[in-house]
Amino acid sequence: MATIGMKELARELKLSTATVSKALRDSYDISEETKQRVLKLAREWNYIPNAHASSLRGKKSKTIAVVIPEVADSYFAQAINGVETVAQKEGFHVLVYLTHEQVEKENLILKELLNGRVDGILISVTSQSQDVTAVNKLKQAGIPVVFFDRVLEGVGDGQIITNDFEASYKLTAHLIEQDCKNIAFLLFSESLNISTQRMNGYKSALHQYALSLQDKNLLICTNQDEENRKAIHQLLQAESRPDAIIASVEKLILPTYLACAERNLVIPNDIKVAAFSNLMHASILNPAITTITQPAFEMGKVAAELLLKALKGKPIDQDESKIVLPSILEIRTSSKLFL
Amino acid sequence: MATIGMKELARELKLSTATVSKALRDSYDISEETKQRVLKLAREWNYIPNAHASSLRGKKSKTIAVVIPEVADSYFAQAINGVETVAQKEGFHVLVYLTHEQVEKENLILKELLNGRVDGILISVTSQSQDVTAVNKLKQAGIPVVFFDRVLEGVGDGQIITNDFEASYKLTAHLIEQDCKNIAFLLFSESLNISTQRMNGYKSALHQYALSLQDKNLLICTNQDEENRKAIHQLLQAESRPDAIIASVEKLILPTYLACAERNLVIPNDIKVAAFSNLMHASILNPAITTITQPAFEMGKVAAELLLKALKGKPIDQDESKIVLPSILEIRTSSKLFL
DNA sequence: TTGAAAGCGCTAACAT
DNA sequence: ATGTTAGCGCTTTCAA
Repeated sequence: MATIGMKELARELKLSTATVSKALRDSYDISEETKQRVLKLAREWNYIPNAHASSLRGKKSKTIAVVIPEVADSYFAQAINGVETVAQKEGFHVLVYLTHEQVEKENLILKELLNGRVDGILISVTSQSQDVTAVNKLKQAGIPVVFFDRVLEGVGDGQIITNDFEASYKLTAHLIEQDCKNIAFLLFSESLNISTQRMNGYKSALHQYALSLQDKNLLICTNQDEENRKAIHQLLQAESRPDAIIASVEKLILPTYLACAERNLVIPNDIKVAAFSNLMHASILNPAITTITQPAFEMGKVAAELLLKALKGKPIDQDESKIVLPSILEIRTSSKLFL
Repeated sequence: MATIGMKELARELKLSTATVSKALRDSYDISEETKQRVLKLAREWNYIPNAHASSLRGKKSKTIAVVIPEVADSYFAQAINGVETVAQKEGFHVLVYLTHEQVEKENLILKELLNGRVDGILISVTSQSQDVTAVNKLKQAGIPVVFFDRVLEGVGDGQIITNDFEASYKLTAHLIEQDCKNIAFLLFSESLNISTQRMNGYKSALHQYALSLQDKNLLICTNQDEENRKAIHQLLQAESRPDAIIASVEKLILPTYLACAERNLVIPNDIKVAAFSNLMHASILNPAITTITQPAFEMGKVAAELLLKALKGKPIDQDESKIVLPSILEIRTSSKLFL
């Protein structure tokens, strides 16, 4: 089954492939009549240009990569949706790479992407990423990189983030106003930008309300749900157990709720809980959980738009290269004064 | 900034590009010494082969496409994870395309994929898909297609599904045994394979237990959450309102819970609820929801493995081309006799 | 307005 | 064991 190529079209129409090529790309110096003839046959024969040939020739692949830790998280699922929506509209293809939260994998992936497979990259780094050289090499190779949510500072062509510090401050303040005096903060990694921003917002609120920061209330979690549950369980047994928990990542909601249940602590009566999360089912959890919700879809969309703008060679202004979208504090039962 | 290509390596080593190419692919007829020299320099210079050139030349892109309705659903998020894991291990790249539940988009995407951009395709069709011609064209073009979860019958090179009929039967029987006599069934589309399978399991159980099937208890939902909530609300007002609801898709859990709350119906006392869902947070919903859980990650993994096998030219046996993985019925509070 | 020819970077058949 | 050459399918000068 012979695939239809320009050669076949050209032969049938008694034209050269050059003319066919130009006609298809609507070049100025082809007669209207010829254009029509070419277009007609191409449609009839269902001609589809070979992607690799054009990419090789034109040094453009019409493809972008999205590099993320996982998809099994509402945030990234929604963000991909945003990215894909924009990409599809603009005729771009989307390659998805998962780092599974491992820096080494991330580096391998970024290295391979130097080969021209993609025109640009959207990335949300692993919780361990700090090394900036891979991104710089991409820049040198002329491949723009836009960060979203989990960013690396000082590199790349742009970053789309949320007001993590502020949101975290607001959330912490809210809990304090519900009479919490001993708030625990669960985080993923100390090196991750969003983690520290969120932690700083928390610390800042404590300080503002003249509450002391206790080291034991900062719990650094891992990628293992089971371990986390145990660690939280542990945290809840301490003499002066916390009267509130902030989970700075969606992943930590489940172990938190489970640990509370194990300890027979009723949320929010015995302990209040809140989380950074895009969980669609936040309102029907037991109890409905107070969240900081990020505009995930929008972030994906904006990130893709910025990247595509860069790919079109348009200059990225200073004030465009760092876009901060607001998260929303949604207060629900889990942080209410009483059930 | 000149990219390093084989030409550069060859020049430096005073070899031909052919030799370099062979050395890099570890060909038999290159001396060990030369191989080492080439590999060494390639590493030093960070040589990365141009993906499009090899693809064009070799008619192989080392890329597969995953075509799905959405990612914002636990099932697909987990399935992608499975696919990506296998692909990464085998050095394949993964293009993700979202159909947004629109057949036209699906067809456009499949049509474009005829152009050699990918070697093979994994797909879960939209709720409206029935036309089989696009898939057949791909087959003609030598591009294998493997379906997962939402399949089209009679085409493609394989399908990975779950025992939907059986699972649904079991779930319905379970509800009947909890004394439910008036069970509503919410579905997405009547044409979708999984929908009908699940509906048939439900019908079959009713029949088995000598319960009559009532038309008003079959509610066909749309893609609009708001509309669905209203429709369910409506359903719950009927004279003889159902004493149980089966949501045959995860998406319908939220509107169901919300509608019950609006009607002041306590689950499971006033009405029982169960759903097909991979929700990680099923156990902490209010109340914890009884689910049929599909092995989503595994399905993605197996689907990718089957596709890659086909890509390696290995024959797909008859009994391999249709793989049925078992779903799990997880009984939780939402379907308990009493709270 | 159209066509001839070169070449994107790599690979494989066929010399040498 | 290494090199020469042709060509994957398309685009783009440049010439006709």
